[in-house]
Amino acid sequence: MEENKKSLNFIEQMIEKDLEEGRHKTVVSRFPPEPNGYLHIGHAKSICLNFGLAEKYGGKCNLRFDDTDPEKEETKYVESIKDNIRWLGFDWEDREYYASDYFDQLYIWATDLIKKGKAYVDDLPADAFNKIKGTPARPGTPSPYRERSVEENLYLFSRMKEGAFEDGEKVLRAKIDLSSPNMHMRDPILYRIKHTAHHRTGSKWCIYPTYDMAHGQSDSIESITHSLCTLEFEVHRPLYEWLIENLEIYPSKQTEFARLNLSYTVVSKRSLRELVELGHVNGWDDPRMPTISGMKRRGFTPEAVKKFADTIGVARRNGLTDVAVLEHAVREDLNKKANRVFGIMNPLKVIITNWPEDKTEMLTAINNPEDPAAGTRKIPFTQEIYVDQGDFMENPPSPGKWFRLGPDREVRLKFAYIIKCTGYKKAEDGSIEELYAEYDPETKSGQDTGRKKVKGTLGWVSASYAINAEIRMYDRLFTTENMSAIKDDFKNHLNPDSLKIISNAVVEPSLKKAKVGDQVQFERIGYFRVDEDSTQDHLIFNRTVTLRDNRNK
RNA sequence: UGGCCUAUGGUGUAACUGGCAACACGUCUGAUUUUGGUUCAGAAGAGUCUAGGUUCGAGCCCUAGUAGGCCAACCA
Repeated sequence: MEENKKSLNFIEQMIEKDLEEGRHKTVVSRFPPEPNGYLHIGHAKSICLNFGLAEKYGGKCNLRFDDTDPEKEETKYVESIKDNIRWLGFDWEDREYYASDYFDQLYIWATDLIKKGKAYVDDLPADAFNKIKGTPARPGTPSPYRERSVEENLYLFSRMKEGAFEDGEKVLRAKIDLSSPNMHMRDPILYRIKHTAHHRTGSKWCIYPTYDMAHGQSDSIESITHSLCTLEFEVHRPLYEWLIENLEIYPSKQTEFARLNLSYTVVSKRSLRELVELGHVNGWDDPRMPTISGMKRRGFTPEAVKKFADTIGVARRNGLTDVAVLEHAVREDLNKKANRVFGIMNPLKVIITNWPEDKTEMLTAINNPEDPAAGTRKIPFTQEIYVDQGDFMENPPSPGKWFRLGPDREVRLKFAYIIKCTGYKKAEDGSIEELYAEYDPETKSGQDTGRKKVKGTLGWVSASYAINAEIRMYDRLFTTENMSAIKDDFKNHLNPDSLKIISNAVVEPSLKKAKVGDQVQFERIGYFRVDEDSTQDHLIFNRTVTLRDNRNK
């Protein structure tokens, strides 16, 4: 019997091999954000990877803040990062760690390296060292301070810690190899002086470990079995391993994978920050932002994001993922979950001339054809209703290509009756002002005698019961597919139509009780989410994504 | 320029690690449909960057080349 086992990605293959060969009994991974900004879709990929792997193999995934640069890090980011991970549905239980928790240990390890003659205090200013450091093609030359005695190094390093020196006056360097073709092995900095308060340790320290000094050691302290990071850290791996070896500590293993690139999207903290600060978007949680909070507000669901992460997989080659994959993931999820309702973006009044002026009939509407448990609701039908302006054409093409309204054309009003357009009124500017129609009493939804078949079905809203709503139509933020290939300023590629606000839309009365966060499908239009700006008497919907549209041919 | 990494339909990933390339998205057909949605059935589309080599046999191994990515921050 063949079971179609889903194929494994290269990391899963490595893990299963490690497990089989007894190198590890379980998986301990970690998600290590630096609390200096907000999480985005790229982080989501990493979160799903790290937590997902731990889940799959019955292991654990820690949350560890990589907070070794007090100049950039803040507590507010810590909170938002935790919120985002929780929203995605992952739980780090009590394993919330901080690299700064390990500062004491890290300091001891630094002195251990000094004692082994593997680290030294260097007085050379940054630019001076960089000058003698050489280039990838040309070896560097040693700093004049490279051969200081262990005692002197130990003394100087302790003086650094005590605050005897100014920022930048001295650094602690690993003593490795000035001629290595890997620049990270040319006596990399382990500790630097920063008289800056840290968001967690306050003013306890004025020297801080660098990423290289802190990251692998933190992994080791937490007994991380598989330390996953993005490709650009590949060149750090020899240093990662050098430190573990020379410190003789638990050998966590670093494995790199390709970061996410999304079409029509920019995913870098720097660029996203610029968009916010220059006001191109309304904050980090603007629904157009690829930040987790932005996507949440837009209407993406955790399930969709996880499904997305799952489908794109993980590999070691840099590519460009089509946003269509993300959009497909939300549609798939929302199709099952979102109730259908009627909303008219650009209302066009239709007067049903043979319907009594004061009559209201309550009709039954199905909430979600994909989910019978979602039940039904009642919607009022009256003489005057709204359909969308886009659903009428004065001179429509043949009925085979145009299923909607036109002079003498018939359509079904969903859950109601079939109507025939008997006339229309034009405004002076040529626009269509209102439509006149006649309904066929024998075509009531559910009780249709079946003598009539129409191809088109329209959504509608009773004019007397309609609720006004603001609809925010979001579209991609950029017009260029591959934003990582552009050479000019990325802001030149902004999509001027990434947000179109429709302030005079009408929606069906059942939406009166809509709450922030509710997600619906406006039939034939797309999926929408009630925005946090929404109030009791001013409903605001964000368009998450349009419906798939096959009307090309 | 020195080194490291990568190279499979339009896009993202597979190929039990040598046995004539699969899945998803997208595209196109048709059916169903009281959403031009969903669902269903089907199609087109790569011979695996190039050139050698090893082998009975290579997308998987070797060599060279080409292309792309990464590295010369007291950022992570």
